[in-house]
Amino acid sequence: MASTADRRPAVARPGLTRERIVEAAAAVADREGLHGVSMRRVGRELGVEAMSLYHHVAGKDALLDALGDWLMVQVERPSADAGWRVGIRARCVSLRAVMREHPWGPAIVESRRAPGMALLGHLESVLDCLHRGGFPVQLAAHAFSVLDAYVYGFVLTEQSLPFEPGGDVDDLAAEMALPADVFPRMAAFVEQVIVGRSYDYGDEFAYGLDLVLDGLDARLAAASPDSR
Amino acid sequence: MASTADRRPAVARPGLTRERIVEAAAAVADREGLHGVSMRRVGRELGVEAMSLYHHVAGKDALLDALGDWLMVQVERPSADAGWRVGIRARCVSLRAVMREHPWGPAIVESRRAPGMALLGHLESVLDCLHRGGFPVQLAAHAFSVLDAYVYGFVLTEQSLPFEPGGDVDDLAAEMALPADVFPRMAAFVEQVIVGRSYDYGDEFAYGLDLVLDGLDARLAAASPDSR
DNA sequence: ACCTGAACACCGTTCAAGT
DNA sequence: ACCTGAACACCGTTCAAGT
Repeated sequence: MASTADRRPAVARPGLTRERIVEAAAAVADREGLHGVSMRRVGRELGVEAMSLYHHVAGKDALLDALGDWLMVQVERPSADAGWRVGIRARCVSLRAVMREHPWGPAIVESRRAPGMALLGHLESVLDCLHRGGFPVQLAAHAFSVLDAYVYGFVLTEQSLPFEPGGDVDDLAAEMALPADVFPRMAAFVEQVIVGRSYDYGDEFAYGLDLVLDGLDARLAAASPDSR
Repeated sequence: MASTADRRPAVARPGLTRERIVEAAAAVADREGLHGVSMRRVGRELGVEAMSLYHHVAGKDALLDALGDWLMVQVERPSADAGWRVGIRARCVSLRAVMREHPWGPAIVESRRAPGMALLGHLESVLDCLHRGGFPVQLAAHAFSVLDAYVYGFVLTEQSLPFEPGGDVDDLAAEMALPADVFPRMAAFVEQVIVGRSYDYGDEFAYGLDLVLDGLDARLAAASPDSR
């Protein structure tokens, strides 16, 4: 059918680049988990030997660093022309959305130590938004800490839930069959907020985020009593 | 010196048990990171071949599950005779302390899906504390979600910080040398809250925790307007 | 019952060799 | 300059064999 030497995909290989390698790694991670991202596996994804990757990427660690950056560029930055609360809220929602789409996100954030350029740029835009909103530097530091802890932590707990986002929660509740005499409060919880209520844990995200934003609002007002 | 066949540690090996295996795994994780926990490595830690472990533990996954449980039993449960806020605050502080002592904690929480008995028991005690404090079930669910997200997230971000808890932050600030024209807000941040101020990121934990607790307090008061 | 050695199919990385 | 094959020191896990 094709010419004789044509054992690779018909599309002419555009040549290996760092970018293509990172994208292939992300694809593998999406499909098989971070666990599945190996130099050999990523190489195979690109129709290339693992060793070829080393010409564009220093090693596996550098590849994972790049993967973290690849993730952060996708997070929406707070727009310059909205109030701090709207801007920050949108970026938190976006951060969570990106992490939800790529469940290996939190793990990679945790394992990386050196912040890449994408992450630094992102931090800058968040700090800038808070600054424009009237946050003194000290309070901005507090705000940044609580907000990021909350968002990352939510994604983390969300992922370690024993049920799938869209899955049938009732089944699980029956399956776990918590003995009501040993775990009375958990049994009550399952019965009253889960079974038959089409409980979506994802809804908790907005509740907690608004709670944190309310708290920051109050601290901001206390810090600058003159503003209206 | 010793008898001829004595090539193992002089202390009579107490025989392999599941408990000893888990403890050895924790020791390896503390010393070399979760990355270093391999069946072979844990076996060596115990002076035993890796394959022997399989007689007490189903496989590496089961070992990691057990490691997660081993962690959770160390977390202080809210005492029955204090107010919800005191009890919950203490358990959050304890949870963070445990995770700080074992930096592989969050990673293991994230990677495990099935909650072990220790985790279930812990959850029960937290829900019970909230219940005694007058939280309606729905609000308790919210509270649980925000609190755990915050604590885990804080530990996570704390660990991915580019500086060590006790390390000299000033050095890092100089080393990163953020160009003030590209990252003006971050430069201001470094200058005003870090350099020469012996900044300890760990202090942010209490600030955010109290902010969240304040928020829950307000929600609780709104939900039950009759109580004092 | 508990432990082991050899084996299998994987890893990341180096290095000399090809084009 | 870019890609490769063989090699090295590792993985988790199976299985037949030892005691």
